[in-house]
Amino acid sequence: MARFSRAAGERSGPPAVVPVEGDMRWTRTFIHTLRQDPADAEVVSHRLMVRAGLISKVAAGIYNYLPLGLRTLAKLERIIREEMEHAGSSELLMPAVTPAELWHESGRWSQYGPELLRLKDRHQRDFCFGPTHEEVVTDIVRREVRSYRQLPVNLYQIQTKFRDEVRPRFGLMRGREFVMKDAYSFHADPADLEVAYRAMETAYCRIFERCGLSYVKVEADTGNIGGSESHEFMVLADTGEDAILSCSCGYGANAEKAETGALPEAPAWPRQAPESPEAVATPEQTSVEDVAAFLELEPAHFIKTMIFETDQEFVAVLIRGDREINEVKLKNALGCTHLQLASAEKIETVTGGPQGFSGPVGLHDVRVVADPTVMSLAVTATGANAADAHLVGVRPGRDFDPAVVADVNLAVAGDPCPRCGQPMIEKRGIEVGHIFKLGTKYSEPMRCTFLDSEGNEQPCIMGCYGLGVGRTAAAAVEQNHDDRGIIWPLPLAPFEVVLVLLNSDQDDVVAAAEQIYGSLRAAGVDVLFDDRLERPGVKFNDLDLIGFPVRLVVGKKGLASGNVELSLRRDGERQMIPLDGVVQAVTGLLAEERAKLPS
RNA sequence: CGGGGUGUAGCGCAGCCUGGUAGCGCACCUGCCUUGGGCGCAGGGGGUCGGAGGUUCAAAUCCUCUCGCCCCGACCA
Repeated sequence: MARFSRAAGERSGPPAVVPVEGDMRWTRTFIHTLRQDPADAEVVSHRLMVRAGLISKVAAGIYNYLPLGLRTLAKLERIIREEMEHAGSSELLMPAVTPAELWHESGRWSQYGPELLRLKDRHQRDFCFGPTHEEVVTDIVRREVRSYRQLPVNLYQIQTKFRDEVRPRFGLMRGREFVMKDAYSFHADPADLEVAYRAMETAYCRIFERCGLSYVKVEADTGNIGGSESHEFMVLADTGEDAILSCSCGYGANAEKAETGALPEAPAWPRQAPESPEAVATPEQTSVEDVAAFLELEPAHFIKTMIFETDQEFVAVLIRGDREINEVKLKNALGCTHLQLASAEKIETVTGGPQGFSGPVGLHDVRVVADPTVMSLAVTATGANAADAHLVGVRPGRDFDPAVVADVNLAVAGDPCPRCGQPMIEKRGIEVGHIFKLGTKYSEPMRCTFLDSEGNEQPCIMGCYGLGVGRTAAAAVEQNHDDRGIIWPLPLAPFEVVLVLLNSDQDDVVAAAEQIYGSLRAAGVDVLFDDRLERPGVKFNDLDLIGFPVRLVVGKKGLASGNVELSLRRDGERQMIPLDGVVQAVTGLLAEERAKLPS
């Protein structure tokens, strides 16, 4: 059965080439496992995917998808395509190499840093290898759409992207070249975008559920776009690069974005605080903890003052002494694209005092940003902008007046949930999907407009929806493995069933295995026939490493009593099946396993 | 971008400090043997030691440059 062959008319481009069912025996395909761990693999998924012969490295962050690995990708892509089509998106394929002009139009040619791989053609014209395709898709739509009657438009592609990451690592989890599903929608009004956004949200949930992955959907940072809504889909794994804060009430957010409920107030001052700011000597006490201990106060009594440098200015950022600053929130509050801590020299220039003794009182020529936790302090202590001195008795609002009051507080595990106030917990996750309400960020500068029912020209309101294909496969491994190897969830396994021939020198055993292989294929079972002339130990170890969900062993011992052995990779429990019941047992087991997941 | 490390057979590594004709394990080839968890024995093939330059009678080894790869840091006043 042509489970993987493409339906007539179904379009797709590389790397979506779907393997066509041929003779699926090990010796006729290309499967090569490694006995030893690759030297450069740090994380489980990278190590196992290389060892199992799913991928191999070509250059830093650039991989071959070998036949087994490609089968997994193809299965995942098939699920993605089904759900995207179901959600009303149409597949197309845009070029990987795109002209600089489009990127100039959106302004991203200059905004994007070295992550954008730039190329020149023989005429010295600028191009780049697309890291994402907002510009290109907006160009497509603006050429055709004139009227609100032509909206909405919803397009997706599955394509190879390139981002020249500073530090590619973790195999497919953070490669430079990677396969991604990206979708874009265009709408006449926000309500219509909302409909598409929710449809995508549902589609993503279904995709990860159908893959058998344990994931969470969390609120995410919207970056410099502002105001819009954004959600990330995280596959839960201890090795995940992102921290997620979540609450039993259902609230969940990327730590970059997470808010908190009301934080516990700072303890009362242990003694009478001075009426007006009073300088006290704090020789060589630079950290809040040290100064607090030195002055016999709590860190929460302090204002921590950090000097940042943005692409346009210096800012002094105030946070309560027991808290940390969330730089992503700060970036959003400032509306800047670059942000970094100022150097010690620059701090001196800006505040007049050395690093470690900064405070908001008497600062001029810099904007002061204060977190609400600072403004709610009645009386505080902070740096005096002079060496070895702090001020006590500082009253926010009286002794200094911040230009901006904004939430720049970094939420941590144990903080109260913004919705219900219960303490939040922290988990780690791998970001596998990210959906966005873009608004008019691209449609406006690129003049992707339509005429509304009153004849007014308006920019399209856009959404974009990304899903890392390779990363999802890696996340599946990260989440499903043991010390022997991968334990593929059934929907993503390169083959659902592996049929193992032992004693390949004995004609009757070979004949029995061949006969079973034939009837399994006739029954449409997704089976690989391990017909190698290897010792059993070698075979079993390879199969455990690759992680085929269902294993069927044909050997002379079982055959002597007319049986073959059936087991699941997950638990390894073996059951003997009479020869004439093999197909039924396998198809029954597969049906049982499939029933556990949505389809 | 900074700091560190590394590059020797397909893979994993030793040799380098103290220059003197390149080694181990796995894999591979041949034969015998063996076949339900990475067998055994015997024989064999395979490397311009990342590249360029230099020092030297002699360089994998010392020096300089270069390229690739890996790790750490992007750290809180």
